[in-house]
Amino acid sequence: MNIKEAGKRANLPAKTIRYYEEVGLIRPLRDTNGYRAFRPQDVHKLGFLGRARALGFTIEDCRVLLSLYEDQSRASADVKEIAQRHLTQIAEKIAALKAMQDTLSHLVTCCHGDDRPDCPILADLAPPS
Amino acid sequence: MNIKEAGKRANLPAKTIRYYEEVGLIRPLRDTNGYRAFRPQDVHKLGFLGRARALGFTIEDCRVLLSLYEDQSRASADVKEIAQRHLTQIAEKIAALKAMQDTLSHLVTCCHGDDRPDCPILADLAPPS
DNA sequence: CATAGGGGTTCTAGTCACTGGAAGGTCAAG
DNA sequence: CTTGACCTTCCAGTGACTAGAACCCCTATG
Repeated sequence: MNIKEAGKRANLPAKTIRYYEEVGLIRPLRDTNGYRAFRPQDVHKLGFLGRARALGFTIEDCRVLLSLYEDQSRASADVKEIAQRHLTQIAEKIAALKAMQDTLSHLVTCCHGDDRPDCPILADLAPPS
Repeated sequence: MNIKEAGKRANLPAKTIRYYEEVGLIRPLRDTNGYRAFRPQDVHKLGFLGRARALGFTIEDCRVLLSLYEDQSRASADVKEIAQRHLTQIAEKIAALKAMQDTLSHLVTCCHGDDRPDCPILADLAPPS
């Protein structure tokens, strides 16, 4: 199976798949013409990677998760720990974004938004001189 | 005033200030020895930029916001529109992160996290084959 | 006067996970 | 035989810094 077909099945762009190979996440075989030859298990891995990336795991997390996935003697605790660390980071990002959102949405409701220059948004951005 | 002192007052690292000059957000004068010479209004601008960046505005947004800030004949509507667009993007990011959070936190609570291989997290990552 | 330290300068390269584009090889259909 | 859709590699760009190297400047002290 060529790269485009593999991408279609795993729902990933060909460019992304080439990148995943470059960073060593997958190792598809090669046809005699140099084309990548994807086996079903390669496509399966790609699907795994796509899902893990969609959940926000980094490439390095994906590398570890994939190796755990393929390790029949893994401990689920190892997987859980990675997921929990990731959850912590997600929570931090959400908190930071919410803080921005709170501040900004307040300022936006305060701003007339007309053709006059007075603007509480700019007033808030200005440092206390 | 040298760069470090300016950074202290605006609460920004010197490296960041040099970067802001490189992309044209500020234009400090130069001493005869080549050192950047920051005037109070430069520090004021840096404070503005620091605050705007802390609210998540992009550098390009900052550029426009700064020019509006310095334009006494601005229309507050222009400022408000930028802020509202940014708010929309923040909301999208929060929604995406929350979706990840929901999925992952559910999976994490389902995972025993012991030394056995069974793991609902990995099971969820695996594509339906 | 030499030197030590704490400033400053520029430049390059690295971060993260792709993404776009150029230049060129391969293959199946008409 | 040509067209067009594939495929390949390699290089550059994204955003907003950040680390580090190599070098210059200034002041204070022994």
